[in-house]
Amino acid sequence: MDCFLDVVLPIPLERLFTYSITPQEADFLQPGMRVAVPFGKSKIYTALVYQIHQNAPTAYEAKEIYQILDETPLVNSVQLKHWEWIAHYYMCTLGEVIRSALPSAFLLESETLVMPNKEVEIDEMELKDDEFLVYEALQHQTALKIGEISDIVDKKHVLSVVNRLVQKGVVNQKEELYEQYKPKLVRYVKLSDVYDDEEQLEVLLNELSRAPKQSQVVLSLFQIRAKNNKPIPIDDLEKESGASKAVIKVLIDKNILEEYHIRKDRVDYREESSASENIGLNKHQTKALEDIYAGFNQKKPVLLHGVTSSGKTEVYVKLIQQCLEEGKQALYLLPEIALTSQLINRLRHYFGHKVSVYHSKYSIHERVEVWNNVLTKAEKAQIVIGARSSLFLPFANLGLVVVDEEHESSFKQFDPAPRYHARDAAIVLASLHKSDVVLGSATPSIESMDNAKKGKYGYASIQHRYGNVLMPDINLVDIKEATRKKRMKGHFSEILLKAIEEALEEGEQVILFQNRRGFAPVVECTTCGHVAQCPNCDVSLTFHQHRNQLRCHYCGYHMALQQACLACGSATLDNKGFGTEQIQEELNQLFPKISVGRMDLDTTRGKYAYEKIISAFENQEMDILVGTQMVTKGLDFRNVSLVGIMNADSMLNFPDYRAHERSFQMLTQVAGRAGRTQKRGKVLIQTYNPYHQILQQVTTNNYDKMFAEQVYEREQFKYPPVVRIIKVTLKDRDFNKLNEAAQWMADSLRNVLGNQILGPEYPPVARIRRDYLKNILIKIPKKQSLAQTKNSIKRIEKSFNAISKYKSVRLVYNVDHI
DNA sequence: AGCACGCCGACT
DNA sequence: GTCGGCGTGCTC
Repeated sequence: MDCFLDVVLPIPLERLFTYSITPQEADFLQPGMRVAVPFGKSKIYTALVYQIHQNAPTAYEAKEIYQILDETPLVNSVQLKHWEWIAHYYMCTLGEVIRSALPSAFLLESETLVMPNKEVEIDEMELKDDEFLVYEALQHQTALKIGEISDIVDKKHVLSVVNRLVQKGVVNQKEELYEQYKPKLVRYVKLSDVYDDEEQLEVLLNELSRAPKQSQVVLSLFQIRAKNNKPIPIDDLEKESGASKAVIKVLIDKNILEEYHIRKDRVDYREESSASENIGLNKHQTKALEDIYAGFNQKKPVLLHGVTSSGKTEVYVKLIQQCLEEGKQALYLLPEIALTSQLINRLRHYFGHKVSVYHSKYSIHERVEVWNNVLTKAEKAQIVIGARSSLFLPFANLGLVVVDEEHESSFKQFDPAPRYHARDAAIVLASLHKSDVVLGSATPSIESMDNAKKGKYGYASIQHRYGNVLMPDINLVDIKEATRKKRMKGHFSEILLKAIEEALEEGEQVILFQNRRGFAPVVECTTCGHVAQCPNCDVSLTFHQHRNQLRCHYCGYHMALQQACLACGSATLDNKGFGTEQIQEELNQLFPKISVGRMDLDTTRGKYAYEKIISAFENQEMDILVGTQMVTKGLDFRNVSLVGIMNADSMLNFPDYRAHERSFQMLTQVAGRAGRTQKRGKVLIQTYNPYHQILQQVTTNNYDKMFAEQVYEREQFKYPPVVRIIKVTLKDRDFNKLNEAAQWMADSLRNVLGNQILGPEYPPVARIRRDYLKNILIKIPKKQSLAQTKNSIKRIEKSFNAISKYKSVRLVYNVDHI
């Protein structure tokens, strides 16, 4: 009987692809396994098995698969269901979901190798320059990758050269599939079995008596072995004996020592947990816990609204303990920036090695290991703490999902597809697993609070800080007045400077918050006003001091800082705007003796850069920390008594319906960093507009008022949570074509959906990577069927694609756009 | 998405 | 005259 296999490829194509397989393969294969399949002219891709059947395709001849890559499924059926929901809800393909769900190490792609053809006599005179370069390189190497050839001939497109070489019979081509994941091996040593025999051992020791260093190594080995009879890593032996690597190598070469390898987990943590320890909750926390369970009993997600440092983490720990006791897995989701070692260590304190961490700063190898541990339900993956992508792990029996800092907009993936919201996708995942969900925040999103108020979510709150620490004392500083009276020192008001001085005198630390958005430092010519622009995008280049470069935040284009203006040649360039770098600089001048640290995207690039800054600040190696958003998240510094916000207005004036909600959240969160011990913390917010209602609500810590006002505004202007929003972005290299296409699209949408369509309009940055952009906003009332609306949109897309002149225009959907 | 095929400008 | 630019269509 003929058997066939439908697979999903990790590419943005809606369809499944059908391959032919043998009955034996059909018997072996299961949905969720990976297969390598030929696709297109030459490539081999990794695909995911979707279903096995006997219906031969009629329109084409199915190809055979190339290889089966798994012995057991890598992806379970709940995951597949969840991923299909994501693809459907967020209007992308299942392939795109798979691409971002699976660690890239699982998605092998073939690479073309070019090898010399030894059997043919080559007349070197027949070859052109670039052909000769490749030919020559191949005399010394067995094979070259396409990328390497590209380097050799210094060209991007290398195909024609390779094709000519193939034609002349100089080279052959081959497709090679690479396994990217290699287990990490640790080198161990033991004494050769020969010396189990006492006599032989004595002979050996005698022999070695003339080689004191070698003899010392052997003795050290005995010492270590006597202490505990475990395998001995070479590194340990080296340290213990004080001998060099060379000495040990000699012993191995002489077969006295034997080297062997053990596979080691990269993600490893050994320390006894204190999970049995009964953590005490105060009465507020206990009440919250009861309310959470009440919500769980009604099968609802529960919103936990607890002010900053109210001890939400302990409540989560209680919930996780309960979940583990039922033998289920727990997932703790955090926004990327809040995933600090501070929090991880706290969880490990309670749960020890049962905690795994999963996020993008981890290497592909580490991700594979966490994936496999979750898949095999290993003990060390009982609890996963991670960023949004940990939703995709192969949980088999998930009992609890915690979404901490629920309000964070970075839970929504922006680019590439799938543009999913991790909080919402987590709720769906939990319902598939019939598990509990708790959403936690000190400043819940308007959406979640709205759901709680409407009874869709359960609700629990903690309005007191842990240990009866007082809420910080928040004051506004009017810098409009100060600027007018010329009483500002750079970006600092006298009040803020005085407060900094006082804090430093007391030996306390200070955090200064500078929102980067809208305040990128640009270099302007003071003679002609020219500002360097990105050649690919519609933005000014921003100045980066540490590399002395001008950079584009959108496409990464960069150039060295020019000495003279590119437009008029004048050498009077001035650094405008103010970012964290400039604040740091000013502080260095105002307080020469004080150590000032900086935390922003630039200073936290490396894997541990973030941790380094945090621990340096924790250990009080720095007195002042200047930072962006990052300083607001999940950090707990005991010695910080003052938090300064350099300028609150850039946030408030951001042209977006969420600007006010965001400002409230951000300011409340930063303020929460102040005074986490008995002394009451102080917060100073510099602003040009101290009477702004949001600032008033921040200073009085009045979330309810903020919520009520925002809901009212959104009802007036029809924004979420009153409606759902789908943003359609059109992109094209051709400005006129884009405008025409966008207008066509908007008109068609209006025809079907009436006046819920806004636009087309240019986004704030109207050109990115040489593409012009235009947005159309679709507002869908809550009572209207989302699925039907999406169908209408899809139908319009079909007609759109049928218009040949719009072929090159790309469409991007962003459902629940934030 | 990649990639091949096919048609027009600027240069070895 | 070729090289290589990117518009168009296809992938089981």
